[in-house]
Amino acid sequence: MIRHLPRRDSLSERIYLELRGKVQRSEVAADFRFVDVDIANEYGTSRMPAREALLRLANEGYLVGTTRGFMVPRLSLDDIRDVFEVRRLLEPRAAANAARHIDHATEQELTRALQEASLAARRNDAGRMILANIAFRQAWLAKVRNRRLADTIGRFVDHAQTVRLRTLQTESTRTVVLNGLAALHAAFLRRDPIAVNDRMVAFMAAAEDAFFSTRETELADKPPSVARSATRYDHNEGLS
Amino acid sequence: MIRHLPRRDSLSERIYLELRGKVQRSEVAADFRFVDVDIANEYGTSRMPAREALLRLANEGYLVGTTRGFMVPRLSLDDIRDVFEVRRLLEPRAAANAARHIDHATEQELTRALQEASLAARRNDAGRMILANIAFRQAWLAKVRNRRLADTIGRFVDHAQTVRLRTLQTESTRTVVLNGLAALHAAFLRRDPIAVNDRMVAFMAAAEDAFFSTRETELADKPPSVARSATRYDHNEGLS
DNA sequence: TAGCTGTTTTCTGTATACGGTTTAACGGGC
DNA sequence: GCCCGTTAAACCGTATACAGAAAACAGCTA
Repeated sequence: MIRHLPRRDSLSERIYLELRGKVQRSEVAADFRFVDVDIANEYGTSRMPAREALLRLANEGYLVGTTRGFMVPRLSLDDIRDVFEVRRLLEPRAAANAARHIDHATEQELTRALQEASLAARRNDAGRMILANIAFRQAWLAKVRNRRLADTIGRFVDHAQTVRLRTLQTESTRTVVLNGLAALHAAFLRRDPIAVNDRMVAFMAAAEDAFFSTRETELADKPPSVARSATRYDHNEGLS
Repeated sequence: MIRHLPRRDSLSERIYLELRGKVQRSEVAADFRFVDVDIANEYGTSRMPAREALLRLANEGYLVGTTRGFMVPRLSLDDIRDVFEVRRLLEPRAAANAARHIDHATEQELTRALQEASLAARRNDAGRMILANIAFRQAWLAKVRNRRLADTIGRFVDHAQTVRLRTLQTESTRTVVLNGLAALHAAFLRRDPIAVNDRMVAFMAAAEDAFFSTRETELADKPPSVARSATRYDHNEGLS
């Protein structure tokens, strides 16, 4: 038996999964500090499993180690741009591949997630929207045969997820996301890789635009902060 | 001060880098088993730093944990296909982005790596070819501003590297790689993102073809092994 | 000789302990 | 009242020890 990771049911594994879930669902305050000894006490173990879990989360980008505990990373706008760039490159193709392998069960999951998102949008419930979003993505990601590709996407999405909680507070963003999910859903049900690919491209572009425009208005409300560096121009510029 | 990983100069970090280098340069036998206590003795530390380094390597895919020590993963053809798929998606764009930021020093590194590759090809020195290959890629990868993108590529390349040692034994493959590097080199020196993008696309396709065709002949020489499953058809098929 | 079974070895996962370093709090001087 | 040096606490990295599981091995049986 070969395993890529520590024993699937070890203590550190359990703690890792638990903590990762919290971070994924944005259930930790931005300034909360994870400290191994505290976590160890909480789970009734020694420091080591907690420490290993934290180290792994930090290694995967879910947390950053400070000299005083581990915290969820505070992503800059450039960081978000970077994450979006990678997602733009990977997700359309991955979704297209998945479109060929959608079975009935996945179909149902996708539909349920879409309905849930619709409900959340109507009720202006950002938290619920995120959960529906996660469920939708996980449904089709599970059907991507290339596990390396799927896992990479999962990680990148998770990293940006933290930020999206804020942006999904905006109604216009929720509408954009909901429309994108609906279009994707239809394409998935038709098992049409090309349509899925194209709609994912459109979805990512729309999500990115929505994010940065809401951020713009957010920043506009505040007193003009220190001039943001304008040295990053790799993105959104194509190859021209 | 924020750090994404354990203290940059900790024992586990040192061991991690050392071992990763060995794996990257294919300096470990395919059946070699890394055992924490042995490594600890070798480096004059206790088990813990060695263990952490191994765990991290396993987490990043450089090693796989077995119930009896850690080993370099034995990649199946499907695994290789998966790696190539992700690389096809990421590397052209990343290289194009890097093309805009090539400075004089990088130019020299690229040139030196290309010359080294050329020399290795003439001398039929596969090991040297790999090293030149690594140097070339690291030179332009360092100029990719999106660190997430660059790191992801680095990891995926490393995973496939193990296998390439074998394929670079073939002269035709060496020629393909050398030609690809030369074309890329020229495009980089011109700072032409579009040309770099296109040549990287071509390079990846050529490398992939060369790999699988040499593997085909390899397999043809052997007695027909157990029928390989033909269920994987996501790749090399585009979206049609 | 092949297969089964009990024992030993090997390796992992976890617990606990210690030392060093950074941070934050506190108190004295300006 | 504010700044700066000192001190105490927090936290990390590492070392050592132990228990349990899996593989290897040897001996036994057929």
